[in-house]
Amino acid sequence: MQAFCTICTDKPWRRPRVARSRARWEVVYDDLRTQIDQGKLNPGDRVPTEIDLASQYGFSRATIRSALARLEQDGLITAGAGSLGRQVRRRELVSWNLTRFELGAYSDDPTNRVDQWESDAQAEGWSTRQVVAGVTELAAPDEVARYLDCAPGTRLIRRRRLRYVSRQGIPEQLAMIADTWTPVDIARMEIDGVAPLLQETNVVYPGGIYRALGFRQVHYKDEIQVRMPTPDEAALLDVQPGTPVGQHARVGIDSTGRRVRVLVSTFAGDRQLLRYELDVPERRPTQAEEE
Amino acid sequence: MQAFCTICTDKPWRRPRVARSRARWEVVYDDLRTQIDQGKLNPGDRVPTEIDLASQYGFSRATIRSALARLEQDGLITAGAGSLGRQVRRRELVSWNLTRFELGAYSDDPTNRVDQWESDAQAEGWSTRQVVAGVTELAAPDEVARYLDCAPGTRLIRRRRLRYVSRQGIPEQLAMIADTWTPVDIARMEIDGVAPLLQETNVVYPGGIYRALGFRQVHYKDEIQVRMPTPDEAALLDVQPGTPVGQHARVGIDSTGRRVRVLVSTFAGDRQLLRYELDVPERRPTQAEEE
DNA sequence: ACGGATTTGTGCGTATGTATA
DNA sequence: CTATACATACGCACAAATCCG
Repeated sequence: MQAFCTICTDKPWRRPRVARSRARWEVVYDDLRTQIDQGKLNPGDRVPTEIDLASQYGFSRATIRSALARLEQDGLITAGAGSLGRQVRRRELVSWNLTRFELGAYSDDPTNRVDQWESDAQAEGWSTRQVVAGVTELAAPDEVARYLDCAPGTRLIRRRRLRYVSRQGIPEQLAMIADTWTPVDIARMEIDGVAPLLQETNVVYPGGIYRALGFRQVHYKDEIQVRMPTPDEAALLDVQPGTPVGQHARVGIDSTGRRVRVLVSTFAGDRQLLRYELDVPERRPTQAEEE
Repeated sequence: MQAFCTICTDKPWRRPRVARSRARWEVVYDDLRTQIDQGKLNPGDRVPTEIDLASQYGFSRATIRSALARLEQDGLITAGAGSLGRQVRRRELVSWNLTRFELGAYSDDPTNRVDQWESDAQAEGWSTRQVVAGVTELAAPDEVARYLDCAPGTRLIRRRRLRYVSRQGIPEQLAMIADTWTPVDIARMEIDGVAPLLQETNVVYPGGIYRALGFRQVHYKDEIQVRMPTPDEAALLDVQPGTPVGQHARVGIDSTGRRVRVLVSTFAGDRQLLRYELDVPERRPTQAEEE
């Protein structure tokens, strides 16, 4: 019943400031963490087994597990039963430049053969593939409603694409879930008798689908959040529990000010990184727009 | 000795595909997660105690703790000994617009009274405060060296600022760690006999410190990553274990192409969000720059 | 300022199931 | 199939943090 902080409700548990022997699990945690940070344990290396560590430190297996659980939560190691064991995690990031409009008009739908995300990933040596994983009419979740400035629950079309990367014989990995949300009336618009936004396959139009439908997106509002994945996302992205995800939302606004669509991209923090490149205006460009 | 995936070394543990009774902890986890998702448990609400849940489900306390640990890891609840107990977590995000250069030239150092971050936070009703928490000469970590395109280990000056937010009687929270890394020769440059970048206090120059030193940053390269905090960051930001952080790096490049500085901002995912607003060029603006 | 009540944190032991090589 | 190593689950005890009287 008392007033808690509205940013974070917690006062997290913290070790007392007075000098006190560290918790046992923390000794193990610190030791392993140091070995990883200092490169004595490298990505891909096996971490000693729980039993080894237990006998080595003289602690119980449960205590060792606490330390390992924390390392896993920190994204430093992975776990797998059997002979997989625990390993020091790799972190290889595919980057995505969100301000490179040069290569043909930017669009979320492939205009050339590849879109901007694929182009960036390929430039770093990744093979890419993307598939449309469903076009569905759904009630707008609160967040999407906020992006499109409509009432929560409004019917929208969600077009989900899954973006995979792979490299030299390495099994393909899902790098990103890309959901495009569009108002129903726009999604139903047709060109030559077909509604491209409702196609279950990867539709390609020169200049992008929205442009072909008559919308020129002149302004983008991007928003980036950091959070833990929902169970659905964790399953789709196939990430370990404890891997954070980034969420990038791009709202496209046309010349009349209408919010034409929002592209919500969710990606695992250990696989993807975002880039922006900005030219700084000389002075104050127009002094205009201040919301 | 076998080839593991180079993106993520793991094959995460997964429940067998065959229909099998869920793990006990998972039953509890799903129940509580559903209650939170459906709003039966709201942010700030107390979660039933471990003992209550144990007797309610007829499971051991350790099993209940596994479920609660997972919820905590997912960022959904917080924990604290004693009468704090566990609560459903709040998530209130301060937003930061990284493309609003209009209000006076953008700079990481306050040019007017407030910089862009403070201006954004204040527009949302937060009170802000920032302090310089140290100016130190350090060897460039690998990542910073990459940003500044110098050799790892190069001596650099790190100027650390801590950015706090608070609201109506709510205790102040650290929202962001903002580290500006500058080559030593630039950091030592003086104006009227003093080197502003070495000042331990919040120095204010109209147009920004770098501009006053003669550098006009004409181009920014931004990079955004998502990861788990280091123990240091977790302690500084005072976040629960399991809270992800975002890392925003902005490299400032002057008209000669020199990388003048990099501002590395680390923030807790449950407190901060990033925004960009972009105008889409009509065609292909110059066709130039392609790295 | 102190002490008690509550609730989570740490730690031990043991046992069995299950995925992987 | 077997060995390995992690996952799940139980029980118990005590320490530590917070709040309130």
